Amino acid sequence: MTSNTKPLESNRRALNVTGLRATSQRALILEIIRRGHLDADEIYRQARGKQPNISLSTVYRTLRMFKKLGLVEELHFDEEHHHYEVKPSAEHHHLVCLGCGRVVEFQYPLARLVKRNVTEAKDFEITGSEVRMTGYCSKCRQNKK
Amino acid sequence: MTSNTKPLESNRRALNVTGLRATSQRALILEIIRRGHLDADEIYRQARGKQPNISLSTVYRTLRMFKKLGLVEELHFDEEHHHYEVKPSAEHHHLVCLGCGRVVEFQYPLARLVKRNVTEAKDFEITGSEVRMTGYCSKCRQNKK
DNA sequence: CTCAGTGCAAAAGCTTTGCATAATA
DNA sequence: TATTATGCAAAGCTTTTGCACTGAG
Repeated sequence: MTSNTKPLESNRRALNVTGLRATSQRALILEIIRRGHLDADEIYRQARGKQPNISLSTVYRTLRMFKKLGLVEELHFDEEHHHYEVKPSAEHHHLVCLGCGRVVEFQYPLARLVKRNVTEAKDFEITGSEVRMTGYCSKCRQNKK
Repeated sequence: MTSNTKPLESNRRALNVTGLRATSQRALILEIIRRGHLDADEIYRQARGKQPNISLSTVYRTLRMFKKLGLVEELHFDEEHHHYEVKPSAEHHHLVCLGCGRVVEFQYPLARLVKRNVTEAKDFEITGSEVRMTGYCSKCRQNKK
C-alpha cells in the first residue's frame, strides 16, 4: 500500500479521537462512506479496489462499530439492504425517486415541529429521526409521459 | 363495539375485489395484520394458532402480494425485520421508543408541509413517506433516572 | 376441470461469529 | 509486548424458490 491520500490521514485522526485503533481498513471505509450513501456490499467492493485483501466481515464489523460510536448512520432506502452515511451535524432527510433511484437530501427541523405540534410527541424525547419520502422526480415524471 | 360478524368473511370480500383467490390463509393473514404492526415471523406464529399447517413461505408470499397490491405497508421499526400494517387512508407516522419498543402513531401532514417549504421537494411528486422518529417515552425516561 | 395458491424442503441472500494470524499502541 | 483488529470459513437469520399437491372458481 504505497499510494497514500490526505483524507485517509484525517480519517485516521478522527478514529484516534474515538479511542479505537486507527487501522488502514477503518480509515478506508470511513473515506468511502463519506462519498455517498452505500450499502455494505458496495462499500466492500470499493474498498477492495484499494485494499484487495479486505474482508466483508471487516466491513460489517466496522460499520457496526461506527454506528455504535455515532460516526455513521444507518438508513433504509430500499427494502433490501441497509445504507450508511456519515452522521450529519444537522437534522436532514431524504427524498427517494422510485424512478431513477436518485436520493435528494433536504434539511428541515421536522423533529422540532413534530414535538411542538403533535400531542403524542410532547412527552417523548426525540433523539433521532429518519424521514424518507418516496415519489418521482421531475425528470422521471417527464419520461413517463 | 366492533362487528364480531366474521372479520375473516369481510377480508375474503376485500380479497375478491382485488381479483385474487380468497384463500383461508390470505384472509387469516390480513386479519392478523389488522391487529398491529408485526413482522413476518410473528404473523406466522399467530397464524399457526388458527391454522397449524400454514407455512412461513405462504406468509412471505402473501405479504409480498399484499404489499404489491397496496393492501399493506412495509415499515422499518428496527434494523432487523420488516414490519407490516394495513395501509392507512391518512398519512401517518411513528414514534418508536428505544427503551420499551413501544410504537406510537401520529398523524400530521408532513408530506404537504415538506412540499410547500422545501425547495428540493417542489418539483418532486411525493407518493409515500415513512417517518420514524426514535427516542424515549416519558416512562422510560423516568426509569432511567 | 383448471390453474392459482399452498406446503415442504432446499437454496439464496445478508450479516455475524470463532479462531488463528497480523497489526497497532 | 499486550492487546485489538483482521481474514477466512463456517454458522445464523430472514426471505425466496422449485415442485408436486390441493382447493377455489
